[in-house]
Amino acid sequence: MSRRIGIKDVAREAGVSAATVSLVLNDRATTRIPEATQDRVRRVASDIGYAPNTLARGLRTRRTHTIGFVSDRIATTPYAVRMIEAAQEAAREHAHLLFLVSTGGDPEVERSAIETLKSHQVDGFVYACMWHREVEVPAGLPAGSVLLDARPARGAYPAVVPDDRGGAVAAVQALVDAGHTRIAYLDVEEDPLPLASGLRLEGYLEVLARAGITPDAALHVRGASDAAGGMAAADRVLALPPEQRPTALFCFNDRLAMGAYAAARHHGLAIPTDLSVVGYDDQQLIAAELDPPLTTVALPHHEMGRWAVEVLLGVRDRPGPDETEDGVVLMPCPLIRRDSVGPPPTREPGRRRV
Amino acid sequence: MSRRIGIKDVAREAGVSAATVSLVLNDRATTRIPEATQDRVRRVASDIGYAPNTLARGLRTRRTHTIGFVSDRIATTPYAVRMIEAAQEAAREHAHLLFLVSTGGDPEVERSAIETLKSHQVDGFVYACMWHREVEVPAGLPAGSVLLDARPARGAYPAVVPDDRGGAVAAVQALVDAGHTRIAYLDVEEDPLPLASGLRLEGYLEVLARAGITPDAALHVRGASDAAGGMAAADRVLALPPEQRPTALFCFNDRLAMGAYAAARHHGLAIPTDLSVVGYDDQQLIAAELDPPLTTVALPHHEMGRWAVEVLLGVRDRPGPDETEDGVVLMPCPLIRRDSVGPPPTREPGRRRV
DNA sequence: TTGAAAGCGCTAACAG
DNA sequence: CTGTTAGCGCTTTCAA
Repeated sequence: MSRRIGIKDVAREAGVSAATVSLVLNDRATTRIPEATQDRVRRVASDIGYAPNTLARGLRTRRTHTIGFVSDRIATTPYAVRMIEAAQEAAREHAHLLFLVSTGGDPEVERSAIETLKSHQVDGFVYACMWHREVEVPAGLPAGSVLLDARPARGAYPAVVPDDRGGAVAAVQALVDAGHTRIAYLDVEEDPLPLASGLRLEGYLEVLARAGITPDAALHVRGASDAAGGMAAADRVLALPPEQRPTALFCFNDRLAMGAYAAARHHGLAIPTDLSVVGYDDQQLIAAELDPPLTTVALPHHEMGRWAVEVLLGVRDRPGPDETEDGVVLMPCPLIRRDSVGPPPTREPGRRRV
Repeated sequence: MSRRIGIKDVAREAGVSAATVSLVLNDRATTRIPEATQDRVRRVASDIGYAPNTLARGLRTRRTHTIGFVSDRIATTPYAVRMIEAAQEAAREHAHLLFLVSTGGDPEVERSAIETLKSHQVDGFVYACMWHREVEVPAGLPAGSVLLDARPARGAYPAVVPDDRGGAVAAVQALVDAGHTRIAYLDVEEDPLPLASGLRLEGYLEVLARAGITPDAALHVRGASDAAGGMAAADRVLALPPEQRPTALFCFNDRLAMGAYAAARHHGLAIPTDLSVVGYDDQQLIAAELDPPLTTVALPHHEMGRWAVEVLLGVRDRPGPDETEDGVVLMPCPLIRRDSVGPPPTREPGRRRV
């Protein structure tokens, strides 16, 4: 194709200098340029189909209007990807573009990705994890980078993570408010334990304490992080003697809750009449499709993704001290009320076939 | 910070000219430069921490090693995001970076995103949909852009879509091979109907025809694209008189299949003993968690994502005529065999409580 | 074999 | 108010 048309083509055509064109096109008419000239320049520009070359501009201004978004994975947990969508959306609103890189968790890939991104002169970095983790920030990551769904093991970086403790509090409180006193925590069993596991346990215990309920160790069980694990774990607490058996289950995630539904069925327990259940994650595919629809806690992926780039771009105030903990901001996890929570049964639920 | 160190810093330090440094660092030692010099240049470069500026290089060479990936959404259907992951991976393997933009389907956003990407001088575009569609290619999209999970309404573009017809053939054939003759198609009901709906119907009918089975219109039912819709639709065919009732269900997707499982339960039918079921999409969260695990057809998201960027980068041969249809390549959808398919019951399944 | 010089397209001082 | 002059950091003829 022929030579691309540039700023000086516009200049020649409009009978002004390139500098003037630049000023006009960037609304940088500090030193008043006559409206007439401005209009002419703009019209010519659009007439001859001028399109700016961001590369050249970036070379000169040292700002490229690009952001490097590097994350461990992108497709592992289905809805975490909303962080990316939200980040991109926020970037777009501020006229920035997102370079997306997923490293598969490989430190070498990560290192080289960061170098590559730097050589592309990105204006900043978002370093994201697909689930709440503590991370050793890679050496090459510039100061000022923001951490998303991750808290730095060392060093001070703006960071945002879900308020897992708070989410658990909301969930368990809902159960207590409904009248439950025997509430089990179907925790996850993994090595290492995800941060969220302990945080949600804290929230669970906090609510019990506040409600004057003595925690029963038998009601804190663990299972593999899938429906089968949830079924097995639920089975264990549901098999306890009647006076010890829980009337409500707080599950580490929706998949465990899905298994708990199956276990309840096997035990002839109806939800929420005989047993209340609340999950975590608000995975549409599960939570909304279960019968009855599952009350659960949502992870604020969207909000966190947006937060990260807004902080990076400096268009959002850094957190006040009240909303942070160790300098990382805790994004609230809202309780999504559906139909799996009810008052505890007034009498021992009868066994029945379904 | 101080001035960035550039190619001429290396040159000065190594006692050569910038041109020489450029040659060496790009392995463009066409005109033999002594090994000694080369080594010195390279050592100095790494010693003083030289990092190339891709912007400047791109300005000069007109190749930026970037790709614009524009898609309608990114987070709608959970596993479609694998296309992005695969695309990014392929890009990385060829030293390219991906600009990710999701437009929310808004044509105006789309147009402006394409312009922005162009002004960033991307080397090419991938235009992606999150589910198999026919699209009106936006005017600004340069020739040579490749379509992903989309076929162009007009114009010739490299494009890749899943082979929905073929996937359905595999699914229904598995049912026929197991001995079924009364096979229902739980189709989706949506306006407009997704391309996949018709394509899978074709596959379904093709297998029946090949097997000498006369299609029964009563066995082609539609439901909303969720578990409830699947349950209702399955309910309708399962309520047919015994001699007309299907012994196997081919479901438009896994969510419908999930509902079919529930309907089967209500009808006292065990899977796969009394009823065989196959789904589509292979959504881990559903297919693998169902009891019994669901036999289903996988969408080749990963392969398609990779294909798109490899074709764009010219590192993959364009399709031979055999693998295409109207110039768009059909990526095979593999059947994932799990445990929901068995031989038809030898006698009428008895009603029983579970 | 290497260096000098001329830009890629744009912005930013500084004069006029 | 506007044009001239320098580059941003790199690649690439073209000479030497």
